[in-house]
Amino acid sequence: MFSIGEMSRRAKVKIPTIRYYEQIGLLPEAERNGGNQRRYDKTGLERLSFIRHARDLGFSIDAIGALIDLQNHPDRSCKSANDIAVAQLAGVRAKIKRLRLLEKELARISLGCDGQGVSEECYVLASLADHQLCSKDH
Amino acid sequence: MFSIGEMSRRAKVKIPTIRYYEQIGLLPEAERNGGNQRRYDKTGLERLSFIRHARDLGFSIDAIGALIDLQNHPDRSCKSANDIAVAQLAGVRAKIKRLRLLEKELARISLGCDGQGVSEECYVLASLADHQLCSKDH
DNA sequence: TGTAATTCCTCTAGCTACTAGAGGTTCAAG
DNA sequence: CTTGAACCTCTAGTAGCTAGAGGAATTACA
Repeated sequence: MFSIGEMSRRAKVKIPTIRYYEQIGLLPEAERNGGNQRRYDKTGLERLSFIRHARDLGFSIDAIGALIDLQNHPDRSCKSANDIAVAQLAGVRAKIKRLRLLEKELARISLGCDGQGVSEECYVLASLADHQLCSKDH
Repeated sequence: MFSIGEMSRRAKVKIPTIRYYEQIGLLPEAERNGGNQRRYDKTGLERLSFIRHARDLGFSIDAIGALIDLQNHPDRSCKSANDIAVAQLAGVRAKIKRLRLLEKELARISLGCDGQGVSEECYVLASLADHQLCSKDH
């Protein structure tokens, strides 16, 4: 049996976060010892690691909840698990696309200013003030 | 003079957001008409558009506050404006890098599952449960 | 000029996913 | 038996808004 501190070290999830996951129902309520402290078994650790890994991949708490639900029903079709992963992938791709546009625009803006002048003539400030100065939509 | 609704339409910023910006001091307190409603002039609109544009480019409220501060002191060096833009660019590039890794991993994971099986053997769920199955760190 | 629709006001609470701290209890080592 | 680390609950704070209640002002139209 692991204490919450053990769990934290092993799964690399902070203690308050573990309690938070329990509070919102992402983790089941932990068993307690005589002194009201949480004790976990291997299953609990695996579940926490699953959550951690999915969070690292950017899945939302809701999505992770749905995935855990599927895990608990091994006989169900895994279509929705795949759907969730595909949606996540699409979201990531959309973010990348948008960030690429921002990157371009920011690079252009900061290149236009050498940091030597005064702010009145600063190209950074001018660009932010006037969207027309942007090369593309973003 | 514009009402808050005019401002909202022109700068494409929602009305509660405008009030929020005023509340946190990003916008100065607006003048009021006889009936206590906010009235803005061209300067106010320009400032709001500046904020909107900077937010679109992902700048934090704090960074925008610093930029506005510079705008209000036209004689100051614009080095810090450029610093802020460069930091923003670096942040965007870091995010892109990380998202690219996630994209790879998610693509691999979702390709491993055709959505036809049952969740017990689902590659999506297995991958999330076991970090070892990942091709790289992320 | 009356009235009805629209816009505006303030205030409070909610969202995501945690994180930090206060004040107090339990555990483990020596 | 004592001491220090680890644990407990509870509240509040983070960013950047967004939504809704309940009421006042403005505007359009007859």
